Order: sequence, then C-alpha cells, then structure tokens
Amino acid sequence: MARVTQADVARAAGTSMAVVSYVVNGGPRPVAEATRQRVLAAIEQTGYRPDGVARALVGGSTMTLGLIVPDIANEFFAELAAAVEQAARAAGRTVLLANSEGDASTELDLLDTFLQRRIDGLVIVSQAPAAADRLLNRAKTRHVFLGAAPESAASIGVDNFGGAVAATRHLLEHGHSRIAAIAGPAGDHVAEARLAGWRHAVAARPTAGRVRFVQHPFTVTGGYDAALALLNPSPLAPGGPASGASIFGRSGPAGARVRPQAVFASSDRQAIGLLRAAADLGLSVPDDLAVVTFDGSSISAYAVPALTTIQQPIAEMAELAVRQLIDPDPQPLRAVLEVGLVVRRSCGCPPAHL
Amino acid sequence: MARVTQADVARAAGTSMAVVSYVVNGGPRPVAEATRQRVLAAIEQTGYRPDGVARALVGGSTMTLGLIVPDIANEFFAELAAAVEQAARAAGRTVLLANSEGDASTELDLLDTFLQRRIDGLVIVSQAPAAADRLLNRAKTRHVFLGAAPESAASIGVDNFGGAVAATRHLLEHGHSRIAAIAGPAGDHVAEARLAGWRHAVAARPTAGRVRFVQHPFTVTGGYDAALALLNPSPLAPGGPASGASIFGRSGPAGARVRPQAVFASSDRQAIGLLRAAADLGLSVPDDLAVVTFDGSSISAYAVPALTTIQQPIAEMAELAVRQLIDPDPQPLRAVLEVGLVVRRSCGCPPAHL
DNA sequence: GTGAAAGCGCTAACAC
DNA sequence: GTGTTAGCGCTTTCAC
Repeated sequence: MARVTQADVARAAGTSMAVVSYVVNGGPRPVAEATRQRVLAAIEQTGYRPDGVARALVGGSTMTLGLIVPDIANEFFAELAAAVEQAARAAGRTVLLANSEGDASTELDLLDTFLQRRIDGLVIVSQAPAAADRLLNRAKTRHVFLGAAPESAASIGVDNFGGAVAATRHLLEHGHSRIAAIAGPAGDHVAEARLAGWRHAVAARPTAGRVRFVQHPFTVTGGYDAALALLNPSPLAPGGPASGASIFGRSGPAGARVRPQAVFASSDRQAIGLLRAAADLGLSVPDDLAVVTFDGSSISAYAVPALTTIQQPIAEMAELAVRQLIDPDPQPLRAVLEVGLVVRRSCGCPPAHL
Repeated sequence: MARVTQADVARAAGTSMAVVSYVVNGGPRPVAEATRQRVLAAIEQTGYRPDGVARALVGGSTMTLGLIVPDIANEFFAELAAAVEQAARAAGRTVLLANSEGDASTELDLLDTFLQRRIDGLVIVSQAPAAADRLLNRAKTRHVFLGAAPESAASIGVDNFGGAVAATRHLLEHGHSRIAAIAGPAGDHVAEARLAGWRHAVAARPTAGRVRFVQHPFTVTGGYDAALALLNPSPLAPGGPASGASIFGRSGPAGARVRPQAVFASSDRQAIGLLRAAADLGLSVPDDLAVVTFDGSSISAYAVPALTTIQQPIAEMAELAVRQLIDPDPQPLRAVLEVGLVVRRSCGCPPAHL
C-alpha cells in the first residue's frame, strides 16, 4: 500500500481528480452536495492526505515560515521561537527553525537552504542584515528583521533607549546616585542604544558623581566579569576587559573607586552573572546593591532575588512579524515597540511573590 | 525575471536538463569535464538554485526532520532543540519545529501537518506515544521518541531511576538523614522513575526517619508550592496539593513535622521554585537546606546558589536521534543513556566558580 | 557522454 | 457541475 493520491480518491468516489481537488480546497469551482459527500466518504475510506510538497510545487506557497536566531538555547530567543511558532500555527503555517550561532556566514548558508525550501517568509535576528536583505530581496521572499535591520527592510524593534532610561530612572528614584552600567559589546546596535539610555538618565543627575560602565558580551559570564570589574575594590588583573571612562572624566585610580550603589545590566543573562558575582563578593542584592536589567525573559522571574527588568513584548513582536509575512498586501513595516518596567525585588522594591 | 530553472541553465550551457541535473547531483551518470565546466559557469551566471520542493516531489526525500516538544520556551527543550538543529544541520537536514503545548490532540494535529509536509523523520517528546506511533507507522515515517515511548518504537531515554538514586545518595553522603523529595506529576512516566530512585536511596538508610515527598508539576510554581508544603511548619491551606505519605507510614500532624535537611527536586525548574521559597522562608541553601536536582539545564548553573544536578546528555540524545533518523538501514533503537552528577553549590559542597 | 521524455501529486484553466 | 489536461521544476530511465 503506497501513498494514497488524489487519483485513488477520485477512483473510489467515481469522479475526477479535479472534483476531489475542488472539495479538498473548497474551490475554485462549486461541487454538488451529493458529489461532495461521495468524495468526502472516499477520502475517509482511503485515508487520503493531500501532499503538501506537490501542492507547494504547483501552488507556489509552502505554508512554511522560517525563523533564524543566533541561539535557540538562549531563553530570550527560545521564548521568541515559542511565540513565533504559536502565531504561525494559529495562521496555519509551519516553522522551519535554525540557529546561526551568531555567525554571519552560517546565517547566509541557512538563508540559502531556506530559500531552496521555498519558505513563504522569514523572521530573522540577523548578524548580517544588509547581506541577508539583499539575498532575500533577490529571491523575492518576504522577511522581517528583529533588531538590527537595513533602513529599507521591514523590521520590528523595541525602544532600547527608552527602556534603559526607564530602568535607570527607577534606580534614581530609589535614591541611588552612583549607578553603574553593564553594557553589551561595543558596536552592537542594541547594546549601544541601551548604553545611551543609561547615559542619558544618569546625566540628568550630575550629583551622581562617578558613574562607570563596562562593556561585555550579553552572556552570564559576561555579566559576571563585568560585575567583578565594577564591584571589586582592587584593580583588575592585567588583560581584563576594558572599563569605560566616567562620563564626567576618567575615573580615578582603582583603589579610590567608590562602589556603585546600583547597576543597570543590559540583559537578563548578564544580570544573572552579576547576581552570582555579588553573592561571591558577599554583597546582598538589593540591600547592598540594587539591580535593574533588560529583557524580561523568564529567567528574570526565576532569579533570587527576582529581577526588576525592562520587559520586551515578545508575543507582540512575534504576532506582528507573522502577520507581516502572511498579509496579502503588506505595508512597509518599521515598528519600534514600547517596553515596560516590571518591578520585582532586585531594585529594592518591596517583595512580591511568585 | 522569474525563478531560474534547470531549463534556463541548460539553455545557457547549450546542453540538456538531464546533464544539468547530473552535474548538480554528481550523478547518476558521468559528465565530461568540459561540459561540467560549462554547466557550472551557466549556473553561476544565471544564479540558479535547485528547487527543493520539486526535488522532494520527485526524489522522495525532503531533507527535513521534524521536532515536536511540549514547550520550546522551557530551557530543557530549548537546549534539546538547539542540539537537534545542530545535529540535523551537520547532516544537511533542516528542522521543522512545533510545540504541542503538552496537549495530546494538538500533538496529533501537528503530526498530521508534518506528515503532509513529508518530513523524512521525526524526533518527538510525546504526550500520546501510542497514538503518535500508530500514525507515524501508517505513514511509514521514521521517528524516535524521547522519554515516554511505546515498547516497539525507537526511543531514547535516560536513566531516571539511577540518576535519582545518585542525587539522593549524594545528599546522604553529606550526612543528611531527613531527605524529602519534590516529585513530578503522578502518573508521569519520568516523574515516577525519579521518585522511585529517591525512594530506593532513602530506604537504604532507615535512620532517615520521616521522609516525605510531594507531587507537583515540573514547573517553577510547582516547585515553589511543593517547597512550601515541605518546608512550612504550619499545615497547608485547604485546597492545597496533596502530600505523599511517608514511606514509613503516614506522616504525623503537620505541626509535628520535622523540617527536612535536604530536598531532592525532580527537575531544575522545580528547584528554582524551591530556591525562591527557601529565600522567602528565610532558609539558606545549602546551609539550612541542601538541594540536588535533575536535568542539568543551563538554568541550574545560573541559579544562586548554583544547583548540584543530575545532568542529562542532551547533545548525545540529539545526535543519536538524528543519526537514527537518517541512517540508511536503522536498527531498532531503545537507548537508555547514563546521567551524571554535576556537583555545584546547592548540595553543600565547597563553592566553585562560574 | 548526452538528451528526450515520463512522471512525482497536485491545481486551475478550459472545455463540455 | 464535472472532466480533461497542461504544467509546477526536477530526477532518472532509456535510447542514442
């Protein structure tokens, strides 16, 4: 018993393939009710399932959306993937997933593969937006960038600057004046925007005194190292990561540093590293050190203490992206979504429960 | 400029479609080197990319593997997905991902969709193994179950019992005698195996006195609730989840309970909830309460204190699964992989660093 | 070594 | 309302 095809159904129903197609697809031609029933019965009886591959070949659409992220094991992207898959499924689409591993050339290879698979559209957190955009345009494949994106392409981003400002201000409102920052890698678009937001907020209170920031990867170890650089009374060992200068001038010799009262961490993962470093240094969060972070991934809620964070609207991003990809006539999209402050324990606000 | 097809290339190279196919696929017939070069040039010049859909229609294979998990946002499954995608990519396959949301009927729908897409094989963490197996067998689609699986199907599991024994023994070795357990939901295959392991280990030391366990979902809140039930001196509010009896007889009235010195948590997520509950109750981990957990997902390393855990060999599972799916002649597979104890801080062992 | 042609399973004109 | 038929882009037999 090989694959059941439309021809088999047609035979069983005593009709033609075309009619079978019409009832399966509800068109484009009408079918008499009686015939319809016979076909339905035949489908039932034969166990026929339309072949998506053949369908895609003739019809044009594969009903498949691609998703490329740097690392699906990262909770932020995992949550994004879950949201995209859900939105796609709700729209009857299936999603092809791949990790670029943060590597531009891997990403381009992946794109090639997806294009050969004739995906209908792509959601991408890109390492090489310009190149990706070019490739996708040439293939006439719809796509939306999340985060970094070329000017002319559809994209969805969040207000990184505004979020960082809000986070830092919240710390300011707690009465802290020495608020340091753990920034993302230099040159990263998102990292720079968040750093700028922090800068903007602390600059508003010149009494803030010596304010410092360090630039580290968006990882747990990145946050750990950053925290050590920020919190350690002694200077870093040679070869350690570079510290940023105070915005009020170069900070004094390490021995003279005043410990920050609070830290704005640019990502949840970094904040997790910071928490560990604080624990290692015997510092209590939020009593000795207040912390606000950015992302709002589930990890921030699980941490002890729970992290006050700037929440990204992941579900909204996913829905918007999917909608854009399947919209019959899509408008140019260049969304910047609002982020919200989620107050939990790490900033020093009163405890709330799970 | 529409899609570039093989015919275009053939025309440009002054040859036939068949020859183009031969050079693209390196067979099945030989091609003269000179012709080959002309074809290659034509491909380059036209920007031809083979169409995967058409290829799949005739060839049979879509070079696509499916992955169905309950929830990709769960770090354990996210890590699994990353590993599966990586293994698949290394083998030239692409992965179609979907979330069953822990729901059997959603899972079956998903299966249907994947089958229509003609996936070559499927890796599944199933909610309805028997039904899924039947469907997949009927469609002659290869598949491997992770975790719960029908007897006759290919499956990969881990030694849940042995892992739980090792975890509990480690706690015993720390000198604790009152070791409670947070089990997964009753009826869950994996949960039962881990619970049995804990039982086995504590039974070996009858001096353990009153040992208790509670059954809760494999979630952070499940762990939180479980911890409250285990650690609170006062009885639970009415309507709270049921507590298991002591294996040495029903435990006494709540007021008379002795607080456990240690807890074996059946999953990392539950342990995270436990950590939070302990903090809320003013209990220090590991000083007041030692903890060992199960899974070894990244979250366990990030927690403060870092969690001592039973690590599942995720990469190995993924590689084994993918290999099984693409193996030209697959042997029946019924693997039970070993798990390892990863010692960190939560059990009371001396601190180690990030 | 190369090419013509027969499908893979389906949809959608286009006739009837 | 229903059936015939021409492809969709590709692989692969089979002749030359």
